[in-house]
Amino acid sequence: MTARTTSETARDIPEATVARLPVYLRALTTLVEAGTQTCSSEDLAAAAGVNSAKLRKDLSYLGSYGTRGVGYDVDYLRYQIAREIGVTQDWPVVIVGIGNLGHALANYSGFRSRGFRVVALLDADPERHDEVVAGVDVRAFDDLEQIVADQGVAIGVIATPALAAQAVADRMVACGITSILNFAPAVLSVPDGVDVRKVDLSIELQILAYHEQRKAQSA
Amino acid sequence: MTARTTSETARDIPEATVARLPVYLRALTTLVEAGTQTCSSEDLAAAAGVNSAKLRKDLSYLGSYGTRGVGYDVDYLRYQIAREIGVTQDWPVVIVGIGNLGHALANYSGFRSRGFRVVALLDADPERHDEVVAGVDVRAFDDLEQIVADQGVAIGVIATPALAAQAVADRMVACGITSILNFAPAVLSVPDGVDVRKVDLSIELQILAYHEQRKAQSA
DNA sequence: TAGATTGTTAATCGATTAACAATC
DNA sequence: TAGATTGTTAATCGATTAACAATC
Repeated sequence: MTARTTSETARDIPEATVARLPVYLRALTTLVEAGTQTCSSEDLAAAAGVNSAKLRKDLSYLGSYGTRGVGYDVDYLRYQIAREIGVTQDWPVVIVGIGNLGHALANYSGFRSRGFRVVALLDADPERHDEVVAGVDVRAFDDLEQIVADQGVAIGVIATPALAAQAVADRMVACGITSILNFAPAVLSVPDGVDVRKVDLSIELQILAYHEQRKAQSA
Repeated sequence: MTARTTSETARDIPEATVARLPVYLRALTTLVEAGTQTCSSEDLAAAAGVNSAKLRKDLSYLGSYGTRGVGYDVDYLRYQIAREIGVTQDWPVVIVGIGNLGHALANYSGFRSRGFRVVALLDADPERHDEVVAGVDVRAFDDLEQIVADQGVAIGVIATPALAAQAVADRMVACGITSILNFAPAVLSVPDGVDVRKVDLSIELQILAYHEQRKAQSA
């Protein structure tokens, strides 16, 4: 890590706040689309599904973008949050593993509309190559290094079976990818400096089952 | 909520711990499949990607299932965790919205193998009815009430576009579903007593983008 | 000025971690 | 008994919340 002077130092935003910024961004986008120009912290909090104290505390880490007695300019606040998250620029992304989930991800319009561009779909199975999914050619996994270098890819998505996931992650890291979104049900080990986030469909269901079971017990 | 005597009171397990139990369960299943019979908290923590202090603290909320000086019986601990989560029984689940993501979810083998059974796929589009996905007929959304009543469904999955999600949730709640897993990029409002969990693919990517942007700045 | 609403403070709550006594 | 490892304690850290002074 390089030392920075105070003025350069990005404010340290708590992880819990970072995780909610995209939620606020989406709520603001909805408000913009509805033609709303100004909103209070109460309004925005309701739209985002949090309480207003938490919202104001979260926004306070970014700066002071509201007007006391008035509220927030929806469009301005939306831009500030987008800039803070980093989605005013476009992030090229590769998806590895084009099974059912990979297909769904490739077709997911929410990526493109939120600052992400799927530049390549890779699969180990030669049968899949030259298939076209969501307007993008499926290519050989071995093309990874070339694509990452050419397109400056920093973010990779793993949608392979669990057994392949670690090997894919290793290759990604080796060629310079430093952020991985992992849909495979496997724990990945990566060096320091590489971020991994995990989405596990069945884990979410299990958490619901736990609470459901308790409801049944107390009924 | 009904009052309960002390002996009936289920131990109150912190949410953060509940969210990790499925991770431990998966790690234990992997160990069982590898033929491992005993493991230390250090071993299991490594397999689950947490530190061993956290693991032991988490397990302590469930009871005392290890042996000092020895470790944990893998199979026994796995059963205890599965029982605590509630996945020793089978949970019937309905999925509403059979687009790309709904397809992927319907085909996801991780549901069935972890205590969930997809009993129905519903879609508002009549063109999709009588399609068969993952061996299950796609049926009309209007069949929801019937299916929930017949099969005793408590958990619903929403994979519709954002605009339809709240209406689907309302119908689910009205016919007795008390746990909802929401993949639609929308904030749902539901009455007390109904649990909603949200999986948002683009939010995870945005969190990665935030950190990626900061890495680039400090480089 | 009066009313409204932000941004901040301080108290509270919950989660994490390291250390170690208990005990196999 | 000696070595290993759990289960628990207590300290620390981070997140949430309510209240309100600042200010439009």
